[in-house]
Amino acid sequence: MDSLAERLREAGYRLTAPRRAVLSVLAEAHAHLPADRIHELAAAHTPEVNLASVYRTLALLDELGLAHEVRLGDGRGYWELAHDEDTYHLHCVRCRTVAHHSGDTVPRLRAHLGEAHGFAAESVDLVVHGVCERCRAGS
Amino acid sequence: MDSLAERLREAGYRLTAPRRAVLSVLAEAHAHLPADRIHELAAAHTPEVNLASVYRTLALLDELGLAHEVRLGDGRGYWELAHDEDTYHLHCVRCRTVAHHSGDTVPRLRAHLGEAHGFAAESVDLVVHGVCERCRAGS
DNA sequence: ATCGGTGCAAACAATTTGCATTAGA
DNA sequence: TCTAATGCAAATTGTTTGCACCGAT
Repeated sequence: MDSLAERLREAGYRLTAPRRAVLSVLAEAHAHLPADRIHELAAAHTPEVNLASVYRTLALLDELGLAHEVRLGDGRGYWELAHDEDTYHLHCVRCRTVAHHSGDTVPRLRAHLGEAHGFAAESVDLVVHGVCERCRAGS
Repeated sequence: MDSLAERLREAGYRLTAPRRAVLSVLAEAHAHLPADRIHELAAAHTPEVNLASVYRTLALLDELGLAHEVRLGDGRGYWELAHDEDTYHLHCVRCRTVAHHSGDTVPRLRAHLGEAHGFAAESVDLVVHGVCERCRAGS
């Protein structure tokens, strides 16, 4: 979280209140957050943060590879701090949580596409929608 | 394409001009099409088709499992006639084409998530962004 | 003859942008 | 100080909806 602020500075960007607020919200988040929710939470830390600034900050973080957006199928984007490229998402349609998962699926896929089909994979968007273990047990 | 029209009838829906037009466009499409493009093409067949009807028809086809939407990362949805559940998409960021692909990746993933993590996968959204073979050769 | 489906235009939701002002370096 | 970044409000984009009329069954 603080190192991320550092990264912004190093990249030549100013460390402003809205940017600190957004970083802080993302760092503390235990979930994937849509922009308006980030805005709400950031406003607690730092009043007067504007939603437009939240969007601008998120776009910047994305560009720097510090955060990224996940699409779950409803219209909006959900944000989180960046993590390993080969991590994918398990979206429980029951409790609406999103879990991370990594395994050999994505690396294998990359390798296969490259070797067998000449397709150079740059990024892989993988979201599995289903019902998580807890929800299956609970009903 | 004609069998699809039949499916609509069987499901109790009326076979109207806009619906025929949309089905026809999707059936002839050699690419994934956004709603506004479908609208343009449909208007060639059948003038006066309204964009709203295109959306309504697409929603209906989706509900019946006859067509579905792919998200490529820009804001909009791209539509195609339905195909095998385990087929995924290769999106070339250079020439912007979308190719289909199926292999054991998705079935394996489903199986693994179920067995090892108790996660019951319902649908898998997998889009690989990268550069296709032709584009790699051509530059 | 019905009532499901359409066209049209207005409503929407998420995100983006123009511009005068503010504040980080 | 000087220019990047902000707040605000208006604009855009993709999609949805209310309603009076129309046409497939």
